[in-house]
Amino acid sequence: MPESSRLERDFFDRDTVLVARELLGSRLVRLEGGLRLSGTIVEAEAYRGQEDLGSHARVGKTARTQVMYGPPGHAYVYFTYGNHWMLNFVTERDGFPGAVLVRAILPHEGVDIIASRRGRQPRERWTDGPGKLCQALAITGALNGIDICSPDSPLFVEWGSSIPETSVTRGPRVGLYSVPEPWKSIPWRFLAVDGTETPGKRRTSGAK
DNA sequence: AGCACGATTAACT
DNA sequence: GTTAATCGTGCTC
Repeated sequence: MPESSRLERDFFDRDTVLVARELLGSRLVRLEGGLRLSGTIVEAEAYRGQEDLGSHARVGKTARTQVMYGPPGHAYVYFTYGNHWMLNFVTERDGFPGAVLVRAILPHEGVDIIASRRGRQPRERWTDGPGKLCQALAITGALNGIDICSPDSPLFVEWGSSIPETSVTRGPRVGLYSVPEPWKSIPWRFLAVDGTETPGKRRTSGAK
């Protein structure tokens, strides 16, 4: 067994919704200039199959979506709204388009560097959104398609504490305004609620 | 070539 | 709660 408990390809080579749920509590690690930046994943969403009209894969295999169709355990990083990078992990067998969007982490290692990039905001808002965490960890399109199960990957996931069902909230995915049902409301968003916080934090469209 | 829109964020009323 | 910013992608002409 390796010293660190990195998630292997088998972890990602499963049903996308299950992977999204089980990623909660694991640790996202970004190696940057020999430094470790990391945080615990506390929010994730599943995008599964071409029939999922909320997924980029609804348009089929294109230059943009081809990574989703590739083998599991790779990073799918895309640019949106003219400003923001989004980090996903590719899931399921080669040829089937699946990915989990990492929506929020709790900062753990490299807090000073994260602060230098996000410090204009209060700490609790450093990495509580998919674009924010990419800015904090310097995740850009340069990492699109990389194999996060490769030993020399600058981005990977380590196993963390498992989150009990009683601490997990499920709900509709965020930001799918003009997506038809049932995809708009299907509960493929998973959120780990911190027991020290009051459950029920809200966002525009979700059950946060 | 042009258009509408987006798996968002930060700032503002 | 509302809205501007900002540009890649996919689609239509």
